[in-house]
Amino acid sequence: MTYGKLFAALADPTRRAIFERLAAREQSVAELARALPVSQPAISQHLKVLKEARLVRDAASGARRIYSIDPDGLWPLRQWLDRFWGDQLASFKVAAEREED
Amino acid sequence: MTYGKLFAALADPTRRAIFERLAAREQSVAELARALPVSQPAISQHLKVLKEARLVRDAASGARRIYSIDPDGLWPLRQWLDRFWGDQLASFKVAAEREED
DNA sequence: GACATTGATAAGTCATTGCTTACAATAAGC
DNA sequence: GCTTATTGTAAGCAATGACTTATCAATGTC
Repeated sequence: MTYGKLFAALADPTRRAIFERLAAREQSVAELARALPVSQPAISQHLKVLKEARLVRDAASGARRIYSIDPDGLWPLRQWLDRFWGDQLASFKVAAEREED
Repeated sequence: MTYGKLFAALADPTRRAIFERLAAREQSVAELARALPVSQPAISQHLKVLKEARLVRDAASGARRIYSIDPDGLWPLRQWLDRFWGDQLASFKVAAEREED
């Protein structure tokens, strides 16, 4: 479920572009909208998805809203990845975490 | 593009379940279909997506088709992840390396 | 050869998604 | 105060996605 939102958030190319821009430096919605070939509402909707996946954060700054990447956002992804990184060693890890879906 | 297929493949919970089962041990389509609460065609369709994302492989074995994890399948995911691991997340890496001493 | 098992594909359905334009609310600058 | 800039949300739409049942080709078994 959490993994689902995480992977789904990163599946969209526009959303990955947003994330990568924010990784370079934090910026406002309008700034992202100017840089990417979609409308401002599309950016807001993408940011909402990224925020629900805990990949980005936002902070008010006057009329603007500054978005930045959540430092801990990629940690679950790395955890998931590490479960399969040890080849055959991953077998028991998989069995151990089969509870959650 | 490639990343899109990769993330999209892992976004679906049924597909992750298939991948995790194959990580534990290779098995046939029918075996997956018996274990998971979806029909056999659904399994085949999911396997097609996973295969196009280079996450699984298949080999003929008589009338059956044995699917297994592609050993290199998760490498692009790790590459993508590592692009953002050195920035704001450097503290984790430092902590992990210090722990290995 | 007859029959069952396996697995891919076709066709259809229903929900979700990514986008648009339109609009409302808030803050800034004159 | 009035206008301009910024942002979120609503509504609508075309495309995609995840499933189903039906079907067919290929293999295994008696």
